[in-house]
Amino acid sequence: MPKNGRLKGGRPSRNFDPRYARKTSFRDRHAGGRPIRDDDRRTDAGERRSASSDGRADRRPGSISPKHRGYRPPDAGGAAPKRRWSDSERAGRDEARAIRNRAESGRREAPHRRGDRDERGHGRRFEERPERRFDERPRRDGGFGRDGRGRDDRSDRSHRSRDERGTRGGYDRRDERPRRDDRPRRDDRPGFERGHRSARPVRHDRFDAANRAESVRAREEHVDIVHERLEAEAVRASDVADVSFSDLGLGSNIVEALKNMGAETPFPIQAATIPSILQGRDVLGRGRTGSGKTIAFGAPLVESILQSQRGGRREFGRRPRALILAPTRELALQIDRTVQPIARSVGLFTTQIYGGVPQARQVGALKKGVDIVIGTPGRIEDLIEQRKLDLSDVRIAVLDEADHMAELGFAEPVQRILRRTGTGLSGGTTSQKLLFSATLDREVAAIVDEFLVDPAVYEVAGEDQDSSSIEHRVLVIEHRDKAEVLGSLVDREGRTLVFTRTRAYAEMLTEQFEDAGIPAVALHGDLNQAKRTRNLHKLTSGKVRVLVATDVAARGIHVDDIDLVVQADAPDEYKTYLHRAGRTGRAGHAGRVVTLITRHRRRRMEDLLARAQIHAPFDVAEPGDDVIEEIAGRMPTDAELTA
DNA sequence: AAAAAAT
Repeated sequence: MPKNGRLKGGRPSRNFDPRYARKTSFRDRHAGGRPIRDDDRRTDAGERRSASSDGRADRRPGSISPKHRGYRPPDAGGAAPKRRWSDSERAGRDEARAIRNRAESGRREAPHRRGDRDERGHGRRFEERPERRFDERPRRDGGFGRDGRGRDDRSDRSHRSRDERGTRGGYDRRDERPRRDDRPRRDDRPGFERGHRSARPVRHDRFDAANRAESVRAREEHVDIVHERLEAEAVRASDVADVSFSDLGLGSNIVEALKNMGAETPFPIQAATIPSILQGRDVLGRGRTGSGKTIAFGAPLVESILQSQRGGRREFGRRPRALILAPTRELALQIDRTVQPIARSVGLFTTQIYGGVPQARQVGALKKGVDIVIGTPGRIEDLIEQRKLDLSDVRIAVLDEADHMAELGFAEPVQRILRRTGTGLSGGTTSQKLLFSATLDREVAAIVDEFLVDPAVYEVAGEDQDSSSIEHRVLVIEHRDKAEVLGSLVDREGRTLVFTRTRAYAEMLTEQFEDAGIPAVALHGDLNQAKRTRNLHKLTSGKVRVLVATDVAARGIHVDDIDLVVQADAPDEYKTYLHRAGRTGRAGHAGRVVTLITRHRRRRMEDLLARAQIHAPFDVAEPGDDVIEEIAGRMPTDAELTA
């Protein structure tokens, strides 16, 4: 049954393939797979329980859905439904918080009760993840690598389970690995692996087939993969030292607009991509975080759209001719802030199309006619479906953070959207595609193979991590010290961005900091869009100096002068590390990244850093240690003293 | 686990 009545009764929808209905259902996305319950609605609607507590953190494991063991109906025990907190409850809350914080962070890391596992004697640790099976992966030979290497690219140095690493000593090159097919399959392997699996939440037997397949894939998403590198033409900064934006082919209005934005001369990635984009080529661009990628595609996109309409009039209700897709609403907004002034300088209009806000304004803008649409996939598909957005005239489509947009869950909507672009262009041509990311690699292969024609691939020479202005540190702490260490890390003058793995923990840490007298705000997908915007603005405007965010803020978001990034939870993927770290050290400023881990995660962290090609000292620390003072900037580091 | 559309 379609989740959306509109689909059932309404117009035909090629856009919504029923096979994906489950994955894209409202329920799955907004209630973690559970049916909506009364208390969900309350927290969604209200946010009334104080700014810092909007209730999501109170969910307990076990109350997943009626199908699951341990499910507690909302009115279990005849208790009255949740209501507003009384004063006495609120008073008790503060006291309870400290305790709960600690307990909760303990639960988080071992949500399935480590004791269970130990009793079974499997000795498997929760840090180990099942690995991808070869035969489950799409095989993609050939592709677009210039050297024509057609090997299976997706497993290069993938994170492997401990038993294998133990025997081989660290990850190694793909070439040294035995063929996967020669080894026993996961299900046939002895107890180790199976023990691990059975120690996972007990629900397997109750899942229907679709759910099970999805959970397998979801776990595989946790595997950190180094994809094969894209062969790219490297541009040297020295090669483009005295090239100007007009030399690259941009018109004077646009050059002027760029100048007003502070972009006097092109950065290397811009010098590389702009001419090719103006030539109409498909382009892949890789440039370090903060290296000016938005202008690298935004400026030539505007120029190109302008040229394509030369002589023509801008009619009312014209269809958009360019589309820029981003993975988060904040990023879409930010791209618009860069592209809009460029577009306006030549009389073109942009509009943002993203979810979480009323459609009316967006639809109104589309009706009047816009030239460039900037947005996120969900709402764009929604409006296409409603016939309020027509992409058939789009002649340039951009994927920002393209590797992320090519990940599971994003790729399908993105592909459906791209298929809608440029279908109305004359001469049988299709839309030009531009893919950009700081970590662009062959993860985008599926998109490239379907949509790009002989793409030009660019990167900037010498952009390794050693040349970066970011200092990386790892603190090895005891789990019980985590809250305290975090508290003292963020109690500082500069702007600090704290990353957590989950929304609930982001919310909890925000509360913890607030309770400790450190003004802090949260940014994550459980907040409504107004609040997300407001909280981010509180950081950019300087109202607060601490932002606690999930990976919604990991990519693309630019905030000036974040000088410390704290990873309260270590990332699972090296790319995530790079993007999170890239929120600091922007435009050559100094920045510092500190990652908190516990002892047993040390090895895994070393592996991840190696994949990211980052060197970082590990320090064992406990509350009060000088190293924490140094990282927070309250005390000079050795390096700073000798400098 | 997070993100991305609203019923």
